[in-house]
Amino acid sequence: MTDLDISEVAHRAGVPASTLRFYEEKGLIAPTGRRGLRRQYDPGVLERLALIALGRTAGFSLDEIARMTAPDGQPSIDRQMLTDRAEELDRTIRELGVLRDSLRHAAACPAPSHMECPTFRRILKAAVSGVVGVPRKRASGPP
Amino acid sequence: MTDLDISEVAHRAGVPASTLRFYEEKGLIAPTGRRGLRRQYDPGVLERLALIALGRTAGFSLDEIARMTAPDGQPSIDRQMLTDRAEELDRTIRELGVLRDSLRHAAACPAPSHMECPTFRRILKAAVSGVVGVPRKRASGPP
DNA sequence: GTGCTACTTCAAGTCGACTTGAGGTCAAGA
DNA sequence: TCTTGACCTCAAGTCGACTTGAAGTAGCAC
Repeated sequence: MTDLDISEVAHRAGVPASTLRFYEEKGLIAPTGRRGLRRQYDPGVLERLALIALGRTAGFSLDEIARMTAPDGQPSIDRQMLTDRAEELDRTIRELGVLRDSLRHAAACPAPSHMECPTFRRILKAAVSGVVGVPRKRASGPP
Repeated sequence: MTDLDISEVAHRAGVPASTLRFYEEKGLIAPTGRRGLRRQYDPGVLERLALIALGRTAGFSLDEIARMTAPDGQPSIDRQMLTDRAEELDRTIRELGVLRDSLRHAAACPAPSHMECPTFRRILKAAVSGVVGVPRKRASGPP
């Protein structure tokens, strides 16, 4: 068998082993067995972890991902849900685009205070009447 | 004076009063005074709240926002930080774009299981070797 | 056979951003 | 004047996604 040790999976997937155990508890992944105490995984788990990461990036919760992917591991995703989420993503993307440009402007803006810059205030005005869903960022800095 | 009652601010900004109190505790906003016990706010607080919302959307934490905006309320944002964040946003935007397209594809894909669709697997493969920062979505559905 | 070390379990802790609950106060309307 | 109800404070709770810590165990090198 070409099963992978948990540490191997952790390394390749770029997540700590504790996360794999956590995902297992949540029913998201499962080891094929144990070597002694140690979990062994089918290499396919990497794909599954990628799917989970993808789902998380798309804004799905772990529970949603668990629900979307059948018990046997085949994604049986509700197509309407996907379409809805794509729409949402599209909105988010547009918002973030405006935001990125705003940040760039703010960084380059010569006004002593951003509040005195008409462009910044305009952006703010647009934001005040538009932003509803606020995406969060995962901590990505050093531990 | 044309100061606004906390309920008025909450209503206009679309946030519960508890959030305003919480933001005050964090040093993000401040009432101009009280009418009896009730907080009164300068209308400018709405702009400030918009700035906070904007910052949150951009992925800044409340603490970062508090640090970025001077005690007197003038944003004195570190320009390098802004540029960095704009870069980050740009990456996120591109990722989300791929993701949106993937979701649309998955929704339309005729394959019985997404895992059997070459396109889906290709996307997954791209995701497995690229995704690092995972943006979170604020719960936006019904309570 | 003996260590070392990386794994194991399980409970509890953390983090950010709020929300909720209990008990209190006060401005305004009947 | 009295009631009402929206505000007040402060502590504690919640939620999602993990992480951490203590105590135990087994595969591998020697």
